[in-house]
Amino acid sequence: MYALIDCNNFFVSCERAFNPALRHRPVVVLSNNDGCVISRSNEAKALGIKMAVPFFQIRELVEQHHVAVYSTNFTLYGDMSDRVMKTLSGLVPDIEIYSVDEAFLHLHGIEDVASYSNHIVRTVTRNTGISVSIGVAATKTLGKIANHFAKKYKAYNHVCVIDNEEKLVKALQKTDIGDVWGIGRRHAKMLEYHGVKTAYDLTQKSRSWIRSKMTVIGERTWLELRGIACIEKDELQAKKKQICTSRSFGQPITEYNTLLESIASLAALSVAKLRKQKSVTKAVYIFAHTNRFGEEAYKSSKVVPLSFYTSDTGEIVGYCRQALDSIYVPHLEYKRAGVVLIDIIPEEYALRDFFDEKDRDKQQRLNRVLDEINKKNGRDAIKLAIQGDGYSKNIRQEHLSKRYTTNFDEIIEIKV
DNA sequence: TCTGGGGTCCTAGGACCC
DNA sequence: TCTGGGGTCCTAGGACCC
Repeated sequence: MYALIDCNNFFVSCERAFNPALRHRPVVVLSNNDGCVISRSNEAKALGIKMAVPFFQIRELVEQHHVAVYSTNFTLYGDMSDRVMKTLSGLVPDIEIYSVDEAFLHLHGIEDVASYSNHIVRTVTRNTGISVSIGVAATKTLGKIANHFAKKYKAYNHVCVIDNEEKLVKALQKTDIGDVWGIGRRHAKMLEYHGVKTAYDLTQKSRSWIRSKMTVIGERTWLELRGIACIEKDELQAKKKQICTSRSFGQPITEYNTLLESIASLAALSVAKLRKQKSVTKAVYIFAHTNRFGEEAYKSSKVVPLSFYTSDTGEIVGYCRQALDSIYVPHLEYKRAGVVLIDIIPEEYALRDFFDEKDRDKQQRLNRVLDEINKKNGRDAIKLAIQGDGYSKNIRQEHLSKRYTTNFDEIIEIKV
């Protein structure tokens, strides 16, 4: 049996954990630049605030109903996520972290799955202040469906187990096709056109029909819904094959130097992620776009092949600078930029190149020290001079909460 | 005035090779 | 009359996830 455990309205729950006054109030958390809504409390959902809606479109509603608004605070959410995952690891040995707020648990050998799931829910909530829901079933896709029910119906009390044929059929019949994990908007529309309205309808179609309409990916979903597990463990846990860091700017960038500082900072973040997963790269892709909603949207990008595999910040930033020089157009208002590392392999596969004259060991030691200092003292404690102020002054964050759990100056104060 | 960010996989089609 | 065929690699675009 697989369990999918998932934090309820995760980012909002993180804000609430440190600010009890937010309980029972509508709360939303915004994306980078305070652009779109990315997390909503149940009260905010009840007001009709949709996921991913641009903030400026709901401004009136927010004022009218005194909705509490927060800018995204990834330092806080990342740390809270770690706490939840650590608690889970202590309860179930076999866990796959799927996203910042979700994990699959393998429940083999556990006799009373339902009561153990209840125990997990209580423990996580007590240890972290974050409430969670669990769905248990024969496959991961069915676990997702069970989790849906656990959240949707209060009577389940955060835990839903699908463990017999009767429950399975009922659950499939009650699940809209668009709510199935792996079926997006386009496929849902196509399937509805062909009379497939629920998850149950999908399981009644032939395997070859699904294959021809939705490729092997759809076929896999079909199998999973019929109780045949085929989403492997490695698939969810593998090292990243691409690492991307990109940002939209609240304040567009025109100056070359400002854009260079931003690109250098985005590159430094990407390379830090690369080192964290113990990999190296041999190609970098950079891009800079103007406003995609404007009339004359302009996109430029460049792939830069590197001479040797590396994970050195300075070296990669140097290549990015060259690439930027060749694509930068004066007077344009750049609204979004990013640095993507492509052609990534684990560092142990990168053989020493005979023609490579750099002292890679020394470089590696230097980067390791850099990472340690930044881990302890905050992301930009040490950075390259070329990064300057980065993109920080071009980003809007008007509703930022404190980094309660990771920064001593911002720790919560209790007055007695 | 305002419109997120970070990933994965699959397929089709072009370039190129023998 | 009759203009091969198969393989590989790369890229762009589509679809999906949270």
